[in-house]
Amino acid sequence: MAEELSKRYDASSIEDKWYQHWLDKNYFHSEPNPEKEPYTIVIPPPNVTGILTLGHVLNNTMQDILIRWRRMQGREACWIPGTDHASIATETKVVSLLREKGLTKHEIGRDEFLKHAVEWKDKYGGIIIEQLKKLGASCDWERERFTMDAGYYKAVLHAFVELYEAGYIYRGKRLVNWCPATQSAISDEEVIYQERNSHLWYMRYPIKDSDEYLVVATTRPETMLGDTGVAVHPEDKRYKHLIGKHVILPLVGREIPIFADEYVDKDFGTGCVKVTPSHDPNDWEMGLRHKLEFINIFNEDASLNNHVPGHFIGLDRFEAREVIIEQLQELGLMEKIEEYVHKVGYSERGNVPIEPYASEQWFMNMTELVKPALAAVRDDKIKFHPGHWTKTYEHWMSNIRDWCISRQLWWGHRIPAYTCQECGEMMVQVEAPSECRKCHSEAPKQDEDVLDTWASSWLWPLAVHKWPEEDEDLDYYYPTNDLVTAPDIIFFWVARMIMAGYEFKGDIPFENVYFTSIIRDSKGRKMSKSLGNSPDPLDLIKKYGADALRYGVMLIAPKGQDILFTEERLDVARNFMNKVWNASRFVLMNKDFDLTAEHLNPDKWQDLELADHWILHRLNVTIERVTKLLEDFSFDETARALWDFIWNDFCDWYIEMIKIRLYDGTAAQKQTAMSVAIYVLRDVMKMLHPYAPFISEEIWQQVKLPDEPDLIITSWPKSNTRFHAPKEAKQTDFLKKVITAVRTVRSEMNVPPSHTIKVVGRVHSKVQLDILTRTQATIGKLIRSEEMTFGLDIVKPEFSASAMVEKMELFIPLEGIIDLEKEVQRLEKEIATTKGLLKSVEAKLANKNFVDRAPDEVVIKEKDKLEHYSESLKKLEAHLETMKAL
RNA sequence: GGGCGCUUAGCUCAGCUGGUUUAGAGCACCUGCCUUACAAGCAGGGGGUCGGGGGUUCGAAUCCCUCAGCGCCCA
Repeated sequence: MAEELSKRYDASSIEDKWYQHWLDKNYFHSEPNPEKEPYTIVIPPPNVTGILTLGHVLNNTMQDILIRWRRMQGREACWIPGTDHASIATETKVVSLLREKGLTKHEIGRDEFLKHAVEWKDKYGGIIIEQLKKLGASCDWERERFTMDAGYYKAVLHAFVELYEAGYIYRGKRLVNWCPATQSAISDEEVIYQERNSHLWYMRYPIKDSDEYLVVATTRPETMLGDTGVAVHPEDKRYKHLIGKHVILPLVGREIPIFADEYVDKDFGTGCVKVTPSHDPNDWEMGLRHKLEFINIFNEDASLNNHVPGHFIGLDRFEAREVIIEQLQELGLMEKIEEYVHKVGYSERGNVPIEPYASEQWFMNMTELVKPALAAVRDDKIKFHPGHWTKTYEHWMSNIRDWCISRQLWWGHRIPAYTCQECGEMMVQVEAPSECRKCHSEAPKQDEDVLDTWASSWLWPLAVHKWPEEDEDLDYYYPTNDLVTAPDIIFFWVARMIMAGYEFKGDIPFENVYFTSIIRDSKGRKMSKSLGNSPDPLDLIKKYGADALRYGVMLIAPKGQDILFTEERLDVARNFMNKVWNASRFVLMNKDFDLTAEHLNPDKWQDLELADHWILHRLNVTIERVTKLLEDFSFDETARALWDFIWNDFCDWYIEMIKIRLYDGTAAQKQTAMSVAIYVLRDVMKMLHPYAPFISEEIWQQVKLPDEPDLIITSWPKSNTRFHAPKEAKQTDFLKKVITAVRTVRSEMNVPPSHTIKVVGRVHSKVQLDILTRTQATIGKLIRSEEMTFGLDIVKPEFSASAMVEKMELFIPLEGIIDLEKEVQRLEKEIATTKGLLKSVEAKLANKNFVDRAPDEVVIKEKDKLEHYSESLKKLEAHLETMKAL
């Protein structure tokens, strides 16, 4: 069987096999189990028609790591997957498909449109779910949810009704962020401010009954058609005399008042501000304060409506801008035009500048909802990782404004508000009323709008169960434990889920929130389709394997910082998987017995050697460290800890150190070494499993006992006190230093690898002598020496290179091949280094303040160093003398 | 304008509560090896004084202040 393993690890040959096996065994599925403590994660639901991105890879690998790890720890682990309906994104897509067929949504009507949308969703929906499976995600697929499933839909309406009845949801005419492309209102959070090179136009408004004019500066000349006032600061001496007078609005001829308002910034532009109450949030406020006229000049697509002079009607807002500039110039009313850089709000989805637009919308008053949610994070009931996100959260929550939750779209949860066509009575209720409760006329009409998608996904941790119904699952799994999500949706989603959790269930929705890195390209740019800098994770899986992709992304994801991703950065992960594979292959190739519980019982191990004690000690340390790091959400450090142990400790040292026993040892020696190696390898596979589930399961099957379960449900390893061996660990460190020192000499003296050498060592203590004597065979193998002599009173052989390790002097007789010149140089370099070290220690100890004030142990340490370096220096200088004498 | 974060080897990053030697790892680089697990490998090596300045301290990459640069978020 062992011979069947290939030299190179081929991920593609095993990944699908194991995923299917786990599915067949139903390992991912969870049911409430009072015997076990639940551990729950809800997936941040991706857009139902979306495809997997590297961001999803990052995010979902972390969730899978947590889930697999907790499952192995014996928790009832449940990872609930699903997708959201992405109202505006999906609707935009469907509208453009219809356009290709020459149709508009209004032509075909709401019902027909929804059919198309469902068709689209059915066609592309679920692709991302299949992709997650390729990644190895161990979600409970039986619990998959969609935000427009019947039950979920009802939950959303229920929440709406509850908040309406509590007085938090109201309908009103407000200035909202209007997206002319999708022709819908959007929330403040969906407005993206982008810097733009533009101009500041200085326009002259003639003062009534005067030859004078005043000058207003604006970034949006086209809105002047809706101006109903001009404001100045009340303290501005330049304009005080004009307050109460009127100007004649150019091109329109409207007479509008000049008034004073504190809002005006005296130092901006001319200090005079044109006021367009219907098309600017600040002007809206001023309009209310000063009872100005509100004139809406735009249609819903941001073309000019019939509230403007005839020749402007129908022009697009940007066409109108050009025309107005031109006409003002012709009339001599354009004072000047300055270059100006400012930020323009764009609609996230429509990707056009938003238009502040007065319209009738539904809003949610957040004042009360915020309170418990803010306190929960402040009081650490919910912990953010990394912690600095807490400040961002608090700042936003403390300055929160009412949330515009209605969208002029059809794909989504239709607002459950019904207005009687007869008497105007409005009913807000989950089930459609059959008659007006007041006048009993038939079929009140339902509101046309749907809800913001986030007003459905904020219920996610609750509504994935049967909420608002009493539900066993909800009782068991809620509150959930950890949430892993990208930081850019902290406001959209995380904050609102916390509010919903308290409002509807009176409790936190989760205990921990881990905010991931954002993945960028090597130049630091965000991944985007238009830049083409976003690799397809499925291609990466094909090329590197899912394990390498998972592990690699974890390895390069620094806590709290963005990732600069290039494909080459996955090479190291693939190499690591190959290393794991080959280490396992080595062990399996040398295993010449059928594994039994006996072999894995430390009580039965005979004649453990130093290396065995050392690797078991290191295993202990690694188990504790990895467990601790996972508890801290330190995904990258965990990956590194696994790397260090597997590659450095286990492969580079332990395997090399046991080869002598495997190849030349007695049957008993061989069995001990193999038993320890397999023991360690098994725990390694357990620890590796959350990161690299496929390869670890594959190898586990070769090293598990026949009656043991699959790796995915086996127990997480625990450190074992009987393996605690700091003394042996230290001795092994000494041994490793000796070996490295000799290898360095070999290399620097150009001794060919095939050439065996003699080694003579003048030890510094009997302990050293004992260690070296006991491990002589191992050392010999690792440094290619067949003749070693160690003793307290060794005489340095002539023509030998030398090295020092912990006050021990190593001599390597190289008569005939030694390069005396080179050896002298080597020694001089080492002497220089040692002198440097000595000097800094001497300086410290010469400082009276240091000796007096530093803790005793620190001073003692420095004194030890002093002694150590002086002695080394003396010996090195002696060696140098003998070399020079030759 | 406010907030948050970053600046350590050519590159990407560790270095948590200040005290293991003259700061670590991977990649890249140099030298030598196809040594019966692995050339996606093995052994060895060179390379940074921790963005600038100031301070606290016996002692700072590590704490404080300040300046500069970069990035993100909010207005």
